[in-house]
Amino acid sequence: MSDERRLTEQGRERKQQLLDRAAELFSERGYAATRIVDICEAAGVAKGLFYWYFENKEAVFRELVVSMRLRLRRAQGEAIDPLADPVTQIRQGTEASVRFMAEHASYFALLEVETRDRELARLLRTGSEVHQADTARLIRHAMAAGLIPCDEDPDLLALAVVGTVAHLANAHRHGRLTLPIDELASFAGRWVVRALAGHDRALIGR
Amino acid sequence: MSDERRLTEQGRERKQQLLDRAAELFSERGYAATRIVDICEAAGVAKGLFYWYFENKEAVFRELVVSMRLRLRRAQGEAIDPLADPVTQIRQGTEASVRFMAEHASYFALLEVETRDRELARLLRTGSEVHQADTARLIRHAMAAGLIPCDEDPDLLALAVVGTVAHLANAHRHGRLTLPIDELASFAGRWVVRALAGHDRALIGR
Amino acid sequence: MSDERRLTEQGRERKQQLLDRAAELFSERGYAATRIVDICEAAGVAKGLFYWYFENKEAVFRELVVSMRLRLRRAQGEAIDPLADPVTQIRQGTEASVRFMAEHASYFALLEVETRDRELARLLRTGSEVHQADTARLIRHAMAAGLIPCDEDPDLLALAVVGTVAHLANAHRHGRLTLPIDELASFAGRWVVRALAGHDRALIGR
Amino acid sequence: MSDERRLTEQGRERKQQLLDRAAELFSERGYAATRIVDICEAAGVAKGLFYWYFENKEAVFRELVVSMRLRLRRAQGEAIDPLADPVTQIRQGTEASVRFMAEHASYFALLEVETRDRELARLLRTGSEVHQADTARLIRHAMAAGLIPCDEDPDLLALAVVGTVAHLANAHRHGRLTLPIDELASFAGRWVVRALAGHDRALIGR
DNA sequence: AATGAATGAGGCTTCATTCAT
DNA sequence: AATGAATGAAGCCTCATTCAT
Repeated sequence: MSDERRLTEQGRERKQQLLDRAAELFSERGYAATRIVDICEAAGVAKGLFYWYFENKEAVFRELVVSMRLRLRRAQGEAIDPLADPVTQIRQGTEASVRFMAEHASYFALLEVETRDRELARLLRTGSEVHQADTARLIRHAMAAGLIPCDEDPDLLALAVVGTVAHLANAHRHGRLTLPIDELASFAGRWVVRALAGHDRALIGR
Repeated sequence: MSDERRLTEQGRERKQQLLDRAAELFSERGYAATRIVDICEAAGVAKGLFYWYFENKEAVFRELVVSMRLRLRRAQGEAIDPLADPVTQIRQGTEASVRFMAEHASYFALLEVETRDRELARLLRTGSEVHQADTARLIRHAMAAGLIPCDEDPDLLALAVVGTVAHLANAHRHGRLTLPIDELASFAGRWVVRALAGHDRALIGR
Repeated sequence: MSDERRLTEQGRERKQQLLDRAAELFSERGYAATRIVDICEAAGVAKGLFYWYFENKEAVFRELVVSMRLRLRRAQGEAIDPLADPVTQIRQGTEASVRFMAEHASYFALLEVETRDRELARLLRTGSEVHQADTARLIRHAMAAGLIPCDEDPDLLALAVVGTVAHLANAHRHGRLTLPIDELASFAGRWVVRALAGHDRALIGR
Repeated sequence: MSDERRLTEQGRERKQQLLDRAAELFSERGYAATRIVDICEAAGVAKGLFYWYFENKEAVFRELVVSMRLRLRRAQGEAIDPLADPVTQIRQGTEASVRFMAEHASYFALLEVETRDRELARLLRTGSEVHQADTARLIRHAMAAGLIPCDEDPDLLALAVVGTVAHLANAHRHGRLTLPIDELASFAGRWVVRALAGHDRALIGR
């Protein structure tokens, strides 16, 4: 299909259906093990229709990755209180990330997908890089404000933060954790802040 | 091929070549996107030979997973000083893990690979569960010894530890990090201990 | 669509647009390699509209072949002076054919198109057979009038005439020739007349 | 398949079988209407084997075109007496071409095949250009030797020669001609020589 | 008349696996 | 041990055609 295909209201809905089903199936079975027919059957349409909305299998994937990236960032932005101190903001961002990623597990599972395609790989990486850069910025603020020690590299710290978040959400998705999502999010926040600040009780909140 | 196949010296070498190439390719492209031909071409042998050494595609994968698991555990064991306190042991185990995983990156990437096969998935999960259980045990010792606060769930803490390790090693593998491996390992140790103990400087001496 | 469809003025124009685009595309890429969408896109209409004007893909093709045949014959008829001698008439017909075929190149390329359909193949053949029969008749007249030697089969001669014409026009269409069309037509006339009228034995050595 | 696949004796035979069947089917039904399965079934092998020997459908076609071009040129070369005068050589070349093209009709039908691919189109054109250039050279010799008049463009004459040959062979292939092949070839020789050597003005009408 | 949506048969191609030598 | 050849199931994608609006 051409990029500029004009879609009617119905068309947009149908496309979204396909995207949703694809996200689910990709995350359940993996990219390679999900067939176009599976997606179409799940959406209740004929095989050929897929190609009315997407150029090919990889294109759906690409579209999912992009939209997911945007939504995560928005969720983080909404969770962060602009008036709070940077450490609190990090905690809020961390909690929001864990919550969002666990809730939209089917989307985020896609990130782990394998790919031979360089372009796609780049796209995937970009996502976490943005996340990491956002975090690094907050960490620098916190250092400048004297809230956390300055003896570690902010980028390295940010990498560890992002890593923890991703891993916890992932474990939750795979059912390795029975914990309610809110408790997991709050645990992640505490963990990250402790690791950043050196000692939570003394420095942060009560 | 039968499991009992007695291999000559040359045979064992050839098999190892195939295993090594398979590990590289699987981790670069993923399981599904790696073809038997790719592995054989990389090893410089004809496609038919693959089945002289392995029963099928999945068998190589299984063999890789198992051997990798063993080696990681051995590396951790060797790094841990049996006479040290539990927190120090966690730090040592963490450092060893990061170092080992980064060094054998192509092997460990396999853990992230998707699979539809339940049996295979179980195998993969078992690996990190063992790692996590080892860590949780140490954490419980540390709590019992009063070295770290008892107000978090040891299993949850262990999960976070494992997650950080995996993510950092992974980032190193993808070249997102220019840090020397030793510094990365040592950073991981500090991060984990701070997060566990609340404040590294105060509690855990040097 | 029904054959009886009464078209408005605009309707006839739209249909002609589709026919023209189809002719161009068929001749450029061949029948099989031309998709309905291509034709519609070239005409700037939606795919569905095609079937308002034509029963199916083959129907356009048929319509093109038939109309082209008629027009060629008319062009030849108009170019031939009914009072001239047969050889001159052949020359005139040849010139007119080359000119017409080169000018309507996109139509005539269709004749070379492959097809599996027997009915369609028959239609295509009929066209050149009529052309050939017309020529053969003139050749017989010329023989009867003693203008050209009688030692060759008139049908075979006609076949060669038609072949030359088609090939030259074709070469012109493919841009293999920079010659102005009028010069090409006149060359074709001379060539054909020489070949028909010449005495090979007399002229060329042994 | 890679270009450098090393084939055993058996392999080369099998490949030739596939090429032969492909040539037959392409010429009978056209390129587009011939399926890979058809070729394989005709050769009595499984569908997948096709791709052991050829990269894809178009690759067979390409290989056929190239081999056919070589063989035609060789046939012409063998038919031409190097000691004869140029006009006789042209006649010999013409006869050989008609005979060869009619005999290997299934190969030459491929030349008329449609294609969307520019590279392929170029390949096809090159074939007739070589043929035409060979002929043009002989014509120039004949002019230099005073055997044929110099008042026409040698390239244009060569084009007409090639066109006649192709058209006659083609008509024979399509069964529009019942003439024995030898008579057809000899007719083509006479026709061409007459057209080249004749003086139209002198012989016909005004 | 015109459009965008939908269908589904069918072709091309891939690739794990097996076979013969 | 090792190779090239062979198989066939299965997936991706195309496209003529039809439908609903």
